[in-house]
Amino acid sequence: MARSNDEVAALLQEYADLISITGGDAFRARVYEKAARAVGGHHADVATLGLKGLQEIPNVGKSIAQKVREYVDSGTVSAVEELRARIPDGVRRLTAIPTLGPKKALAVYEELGVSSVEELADAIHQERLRDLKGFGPRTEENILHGIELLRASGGRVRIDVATELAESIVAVLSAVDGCEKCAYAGSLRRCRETIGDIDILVAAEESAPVMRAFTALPYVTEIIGQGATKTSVRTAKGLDVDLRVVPPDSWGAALQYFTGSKAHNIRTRERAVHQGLKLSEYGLFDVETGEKIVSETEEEVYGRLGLPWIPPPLREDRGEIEAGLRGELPDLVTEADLRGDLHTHTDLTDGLAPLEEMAAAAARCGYAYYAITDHAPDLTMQRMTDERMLAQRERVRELDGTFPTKGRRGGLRLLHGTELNIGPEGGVDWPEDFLAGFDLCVASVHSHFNQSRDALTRRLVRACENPHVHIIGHPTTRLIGKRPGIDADLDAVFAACARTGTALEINAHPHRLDLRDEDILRARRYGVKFAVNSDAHAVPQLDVMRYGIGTAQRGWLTGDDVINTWPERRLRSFLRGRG
DNA sequence: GCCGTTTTCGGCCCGACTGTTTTCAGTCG
Repeated sequence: MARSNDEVAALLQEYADLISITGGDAFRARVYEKAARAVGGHHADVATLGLKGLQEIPNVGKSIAQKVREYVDSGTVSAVEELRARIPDGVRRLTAIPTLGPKKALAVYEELGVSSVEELADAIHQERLRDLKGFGPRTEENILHGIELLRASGGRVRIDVATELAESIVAVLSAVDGCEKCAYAGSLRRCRETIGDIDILVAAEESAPVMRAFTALPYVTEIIGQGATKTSVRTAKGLDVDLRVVPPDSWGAALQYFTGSKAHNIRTRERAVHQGLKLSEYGLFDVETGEKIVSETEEEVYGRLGLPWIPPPLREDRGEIEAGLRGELPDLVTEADLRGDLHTHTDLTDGLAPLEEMAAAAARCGYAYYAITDHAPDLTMQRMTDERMLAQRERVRELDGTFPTKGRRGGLRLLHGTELNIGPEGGVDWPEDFLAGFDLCVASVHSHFNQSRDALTRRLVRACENPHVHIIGHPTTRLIGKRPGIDADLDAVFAACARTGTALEINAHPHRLDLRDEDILRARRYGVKFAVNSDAHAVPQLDVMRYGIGTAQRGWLTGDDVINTWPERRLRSFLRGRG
């Protein structure tokens, strides 16, 4: 079962879609969209809130609060049911097809009775769309193409795939004559866990040379659209890339605009309007005189709106505007703050590299300390034994302090740890006396994902209560795009972590990014500490930390919240406090 | 339907591009 907030958010979003499709008031639809987002991101469970509490959620007024109560009490909302009766769900799903929005979806349904993606493809092949007003041959082509894309990809790719592509494009375009600045913006700059398309921004007096270099990139398979300031292409990686070229003196406003999010931009533009200003990608203008006020840097744009510069990972309209106005934006944790990695493997279990190579690579990262946490015996395929673990410990002690590192004068400090397996009942691999010998224990769920919500919750809470467990590894065990997170009551787990002083991992591997940003935001309210870890099984995987840090930033975390930014003395004291 | 430094009504972000259109609606971000 999902959180009630997620269910209600989905319902409100569906209602907004249905309003749009039925030609209802667009502003009304927008309010439901905004309310859906606000409910989804709200820290308290809406099922426990009364009308008054619900109305404290932004963009939730009396009417929406009543609908939420109606849903919580009865499981349905009559207003939503009425629209559902008029518009089959398949029609709503048509709007997931790129280039096909609510208006066209309604047209094909009303005129042709089309109510699914399959029927729409058939109708096009039977040339039944030809007679519809506003539908021409190009429209048919675009819809068919959109259906293919929808079927092929589901839309989004992992952040590491997008980052690699974006960085290579930025490198090429930066070298073009006349390109003064080039950067990626969009959800990638905001460090979202998956990326729908890449936005590249260039500052140049003349756009043509940059556009030519862009469309000539070897992995461009198709040009979707091309204009003077904007070109969109499809790439061999299944990812669309938009390039926007703006005059150099518009750089700041353009970067702000193309970084988004859409919700954040709406808020900043509203602020501009209230001050008699107009904000667009070309700058911040005085409405009366049309005079441009600022646009060269993001700092100027935010500053003129009465705001401090807001770090991109915060730009989701999750309270960053209000916090900025109060001067209370968090001093976000950065990759440079990291002093160590607390969850890594070697070839003693399922890693690829020996201890010596992993530690040497960690020293090159400039870390002050580094924990080796190979799997424990309950993951039987890893063939761990007490003897092998103790032999590894001996070697770790020998190597301790022998790798020179920027992060510490005396050389890299090695911690000997393990990644325990949290069993179906919440127990772990070894008894207390053996666990006491480790410097650090991460405990993670690796199996029995489909237990009941109660059982999964008890299991994680019991792991937190084990005095030798310091960190819960990849707490939901989700794999992005492959496996949903386990259905535990995370709020109960967060409370247990706060109570027992157990840290939650932010697993930085781009397949996992677990905890995810929204869970971090909730956990943070309980006063929980976090560890951003690579879970590296090979040397190159030590570099995934950037994605974990991006996720931590999206969760508004500071260095103080993240135990592996702490000096070694403070970290060891935290670890001992548990033992 | 929500909201308020324009405060209980009248607004609600802004612009680019496409395709089907002879001046604009739809979609997207």
